[in-house]
Amino acid sequence: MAVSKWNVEGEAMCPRRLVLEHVTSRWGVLVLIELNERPYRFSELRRAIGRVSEKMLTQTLQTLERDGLVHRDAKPVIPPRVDYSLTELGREAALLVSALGTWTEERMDDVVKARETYDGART
Amino acid sequence: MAVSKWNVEGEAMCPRRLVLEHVTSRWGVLVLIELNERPYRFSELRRAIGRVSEKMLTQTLQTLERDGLVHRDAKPVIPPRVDYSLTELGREAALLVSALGTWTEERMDDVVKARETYDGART
DNA sequence: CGGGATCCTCACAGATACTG
DNA sequence: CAGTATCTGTGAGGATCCCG
Repeated sequence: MAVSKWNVEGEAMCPRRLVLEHVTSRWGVLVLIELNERPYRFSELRRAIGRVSEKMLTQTLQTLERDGLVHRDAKPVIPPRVDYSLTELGREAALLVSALGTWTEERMDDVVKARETYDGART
Repeated sequence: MAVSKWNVEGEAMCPRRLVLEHVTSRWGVLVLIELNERPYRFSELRRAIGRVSEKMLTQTLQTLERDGLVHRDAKPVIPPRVDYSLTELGREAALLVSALGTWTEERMDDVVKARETYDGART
């Protein structure tokens, strides 16, 4: 289980940090941002994010489902069809995470400039 | 370089994702939250966060400094004294990240409940 | 005290193959 | 199509030593 990048089944970790880490995990962030737009099917989501292995996407979705942020709707048809969407809790988190994503886009050039200054200052 | 949990010097990565990943990186999140309260000295910050190795804290701070989010003020005294604070850019990011932290605290019990339901549902 | 340089290790994450 | 299972490397991250 656990998609978390660290200390997955961390014992001596306050659970608060754990949730925060699931939400801010590499793929967790991107999944929340995408699902904030609209529901997605598995492969569709995979393509939308890009460069995610099936395994990691599955793990991420399971972790977020377990935390009650993502709703999984598996239809018993052939071929299988599974839709993922956000729960109310997930929408709240997604809003905050998306805000971060937006901020990043807006401030990218400032960051790039800062980097050039920083790198330049050390010959 | 790079504190990021993933793909650190990612080549084929859009820089937008890179910044997002620095900000949402394991220790990056916690550093921003702490520095959002007030400036800290290195060891002080280390204690405030808890369970961070010196190495990781150093790396994280360097990455954030390079991105122009953190200001480093090294006083040339003995023993050395280095103060860290947020830049304007950093404050903006910290606000968003802190919001996530606050949300996590507030919604923790819902998450915990969701987990119990999820785990219970699979015997 | 702040942090650079090394070494080591484990678990994250990818690739592949198989199933319903 | 949507997963699960297994196998493996690679690098994040911790520990330790050292130096200004």
